[in-house]
Amino acid sequence: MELKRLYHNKISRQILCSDAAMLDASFYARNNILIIAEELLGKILVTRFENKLTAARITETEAYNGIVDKASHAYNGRRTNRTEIMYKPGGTAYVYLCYGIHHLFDVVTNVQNVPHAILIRAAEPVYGIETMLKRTGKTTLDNSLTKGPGNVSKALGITTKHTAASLNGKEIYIIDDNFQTYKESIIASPRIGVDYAAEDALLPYRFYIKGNPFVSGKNNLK
DNA sequence: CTGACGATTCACT
DNA sequence: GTGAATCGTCAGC
Repeated sequence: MELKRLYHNKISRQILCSDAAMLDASFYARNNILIIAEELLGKILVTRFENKLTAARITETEAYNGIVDKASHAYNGRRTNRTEIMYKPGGTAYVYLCYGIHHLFDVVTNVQNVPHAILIRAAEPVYGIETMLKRTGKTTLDNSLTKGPGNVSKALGITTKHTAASLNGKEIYIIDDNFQTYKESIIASPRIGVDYAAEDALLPYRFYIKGNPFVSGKNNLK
C-alpha cells in the first residue's frame, strides 16, 4: 500500500493568503456533514494571529451530526452558552476546552440553527513550522506536532477565545489548493473517545488519510 | 453554590 | 497499560 507522506509538502505564502482559494459559505452550508467531513481531508487549515502565518493540511476529521447524534454536544437540541456556537451558520469556528487543558477546534456546518460540527483531529504542517514549534515548546518537527485535536489547536494557536470566529475572516480559514485526496486512501471508522454515546459510538463518522503519519492513534495503516 | 466530568495528552511502569 | 494534569461547563440542589 502506498503511504501518503506529505511531510515535505511546503506551500507558498501567496497561495495561503489567496482569497480565491478560501472555502466559502457554500462549502460549509451544505446539509450532508459526512460529505463535508470527508472533503475537508486534504484542505489546508490556515491561521494568522499577530501576523504569524501557520498552516496545516487536514488529515483526520470527525463529524458530529447535530441533535440526533448522542456523541454531539448538541444532542437532543441542547443549547447552552457553550453549544450555542454550534447553532451558528456553517463556516463558524467552534472551540471548546477539554479536560481543562486542550482547546479543540471544530468547523460548524449546515445552516443556522442546525448544530452540525466537524472536529479537526489531525493535520500535517505545511507552513510556519518554526512558529508551531515555538507555540508547542518542541524543538524538532515530528508527527506529534499536529497529531491529535489538542495538538492541532496548540500548534496553530487556536484557543477558546476564537470560538464563534468566522472561517471567512482574516484569522482562521481553510483553503483548497487543488490537492488530490484519492477516495481509496480515505478510511472511515468509529470516532475516538465517545464511548458515552451508546450505539452512536459505533457510527463511522471519523475520516482519515490512510497511512499518513499525522493521524491520531496507532492503527492508521489499515 | 457544588460536584462531577470531559470529542485529550503525556509521562511513567 | 495506567494515571495525573487542570478548569470551564452544566445539572442539580
